[in-house]
Amino acid sequence: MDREARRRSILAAARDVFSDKGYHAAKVEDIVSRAGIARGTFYLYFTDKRAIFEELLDSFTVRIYDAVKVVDPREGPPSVFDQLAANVGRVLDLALAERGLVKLLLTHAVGLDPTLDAKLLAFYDELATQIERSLARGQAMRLVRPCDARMLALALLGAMKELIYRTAVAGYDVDRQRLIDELLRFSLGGVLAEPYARHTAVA
Amino acid sequence: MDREARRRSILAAARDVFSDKGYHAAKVEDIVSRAGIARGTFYLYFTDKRAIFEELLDSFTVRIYDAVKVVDPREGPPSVFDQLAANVGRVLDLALAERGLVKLLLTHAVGLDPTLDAKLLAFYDELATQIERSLARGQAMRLVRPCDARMLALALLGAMKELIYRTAVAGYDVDRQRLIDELLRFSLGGVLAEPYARHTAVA
Amino acid sequence: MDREARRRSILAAARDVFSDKGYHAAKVEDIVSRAGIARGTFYLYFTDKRAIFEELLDSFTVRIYDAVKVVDPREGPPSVFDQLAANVGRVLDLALAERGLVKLLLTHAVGLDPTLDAKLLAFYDELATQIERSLARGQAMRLVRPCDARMLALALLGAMKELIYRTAVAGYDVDRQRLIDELLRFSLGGVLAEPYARHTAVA
Amino acid sequence: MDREARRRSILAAARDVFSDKGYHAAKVEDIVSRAGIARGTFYLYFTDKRAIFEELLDSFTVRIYDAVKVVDPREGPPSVFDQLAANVGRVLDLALAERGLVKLLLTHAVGLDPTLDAKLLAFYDELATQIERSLARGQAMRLVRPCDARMLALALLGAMKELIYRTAVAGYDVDRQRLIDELLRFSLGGVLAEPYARHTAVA
DNA sequence: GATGAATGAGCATTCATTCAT
DNA sequence: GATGAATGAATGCTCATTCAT
Repeated sequence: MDREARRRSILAAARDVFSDKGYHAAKVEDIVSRAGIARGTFYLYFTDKRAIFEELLDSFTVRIYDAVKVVDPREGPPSVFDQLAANVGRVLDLALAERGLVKLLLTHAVGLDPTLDAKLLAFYDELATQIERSLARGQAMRLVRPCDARMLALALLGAMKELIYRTAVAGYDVDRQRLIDELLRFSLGGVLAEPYARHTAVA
Repeated sequence: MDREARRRSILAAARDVFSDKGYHAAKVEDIVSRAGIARGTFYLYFTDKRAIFEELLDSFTVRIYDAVKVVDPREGPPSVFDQLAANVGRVLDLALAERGLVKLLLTHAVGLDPTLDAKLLAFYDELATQIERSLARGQAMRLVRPCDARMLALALLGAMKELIYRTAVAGYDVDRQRLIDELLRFSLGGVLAEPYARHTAVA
Repeated sequence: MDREARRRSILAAARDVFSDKGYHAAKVEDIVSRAGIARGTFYLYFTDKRAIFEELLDSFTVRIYDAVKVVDPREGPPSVFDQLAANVGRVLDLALAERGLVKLLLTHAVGLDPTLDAKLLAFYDELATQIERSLARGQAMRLVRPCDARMLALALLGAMKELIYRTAVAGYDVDRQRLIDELLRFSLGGVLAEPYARHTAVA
Repeated sequence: MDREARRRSILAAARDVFSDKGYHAAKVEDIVSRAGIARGTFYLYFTDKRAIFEELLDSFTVRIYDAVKVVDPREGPPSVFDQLAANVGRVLDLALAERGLVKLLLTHAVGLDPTLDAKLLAFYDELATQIERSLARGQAMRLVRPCDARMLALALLGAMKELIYRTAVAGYDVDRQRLIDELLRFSLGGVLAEPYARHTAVA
């Protein structure tokens, strides 16, 4: 087994253990025994327990970044709606494929320590900023109504996080396409029925 | 100092310490020294470190439950919109008044262990269910468009959590009224500008 | 058992263990089991293994300093010779009474780490400087021949260290008074027999 | 590079590393990386870390033995004094040429473990015995005054050790010839000025 | 012979909890 | 009830040595 393969297998073992037990309850012993290596071998590949945890997080956040493409608002297929749907779909698919890592990101990495908290905040900030820019571009094109783009970006991010958490981790079982559609329709048009939509919202 | 007062002062000390350092980094020593009591005294009031943490969480979730009133859709002041705004406002005010507890709930309690995770999930489930019921009532009255009420409830919950977290913990500075308005308008009417609202959302 | 007594009993246990096995081979487990306390208790009294070792050394060096009195060269009993003999005697008695600490000082503390080495060097420097000053005073009074007082001070220090080490640690069995006499006669008059004393030394 | 040359280069690397860091702080990794060989190769040349350390010590003590020649008291050049001076000079030159090994011998090898301690003691014993024999021969010829030859041998050995340690390791800067002269004059004639030499010493 | 990846025994330290006073 | 000294289980990490290639 070459160096890279072994490294990956340790990462996989760590992902599973961290995901199952959380950072503190996960012992290095758990990781190495699951990976089928000796204790010392672990430290040939990673400087310490913390480092492998961070690497798992970092590489997962990169994959999430990669799943989110900037929406091109110019007409023509795919439409803006379809591009948004594709983004949501890619992130959702990634989450469903990597439930363990989602658990790490949304549960076990939270509140571990100030440094990691800052890192997570920066990650979500970056995502929120991307959403915010999309909203701002939409506003420039008069597609999006006047609003506090930052705040709505955070709201959209929160909605997405909760749905992904529920779907990928907490056993909320729902049809992929259904989730994408509902999330987008909600994001774009809110919850109100037609006759009241404008009226009440303005109230 | 009578038993109840001492108990409360230990709880307050624990809240501050947990909020500052998180569950694991908070030592019983930190709590008792802040409370000005002896180490052993702590165990006269709480069975263990875990118990006081849970009690802080539990009593805070009760206060949140209390802040959320069932919306009465029958006409007449306050309007539905105002009732919703009042709910959001009360939760937000509570969060701003108890930033330490918000940090516990949204950060330090997350991922601590399976039991606590289940408890948190149940708490959010309950909130989501209340939102879901409101949506369902709205649907029955044709105020709310046809949708997956559960899913939208989760989305709304997530949006609220994120905004509260940012506002109460992560230093996102925003005007209280502004936040309530934007959150409600977004929830009710989404992000799209009028001419596109129905059209695109249906697409 | 009050705090001070327990502290002393731990110090005594540590002294014995360090003396028997040396710093590295001495395990905290050895110390606490000899002291009849729990592992954690050790850390209530000393910050770490290193700290207790240093404290043993420091307090012993203080006792050695105290054993060495400045020699008063003015005539009258006790004579200079007797004062010197008293100094040597006190240091020797201390060494014989605390063979374990002598072993620490002359064996186990040597080469442990740069910080400790510097500390030891400073200790011996101080002793050498005291001897050097005595020699210089003797030179001023024409009692001591012209010489490099620093160098002779180091030579005298080394002679003393070796004899103490042999006597207190390495099983060199010798009469106390004999050792004091021989050491002083050697220090004062060297090894040569009378007729050759001046002649050869000048050669 | 033939076997012997490689062996020597590993020894040289080990000498430097041990001398810099001491036995415990010196890692096999440090030695092999300095020697430019693989970790496993080290064990092809030496059974273990301890063995290479001992070999360094052993070969150095042999060189010291070789530097010390038995003093021939029969008249004729070189005189006894010159022969003694030559001995001291050779040892001193060796020490100055091999400061690293001196550090090993006088610092890092001390207190490592009982076996090594015994070895060092035996080495110094041998040197002391040589000095003792010289003194005894001197006594037989009435050159050396009556004294406990063993004790004075130890004192002389200690003086020499301290001066060599200071000069070769601890940065005590002194002229080679000066040191030899002072040490010999002190050894032969002590510290007292002429008029007091016999008188006081006898007191 | 040379390599260097793998091994795993070994250990200082922390801290929640207990209990004698 | 209050105290705080004592407890001891628990764990991340190091590093000398081995051995398959």
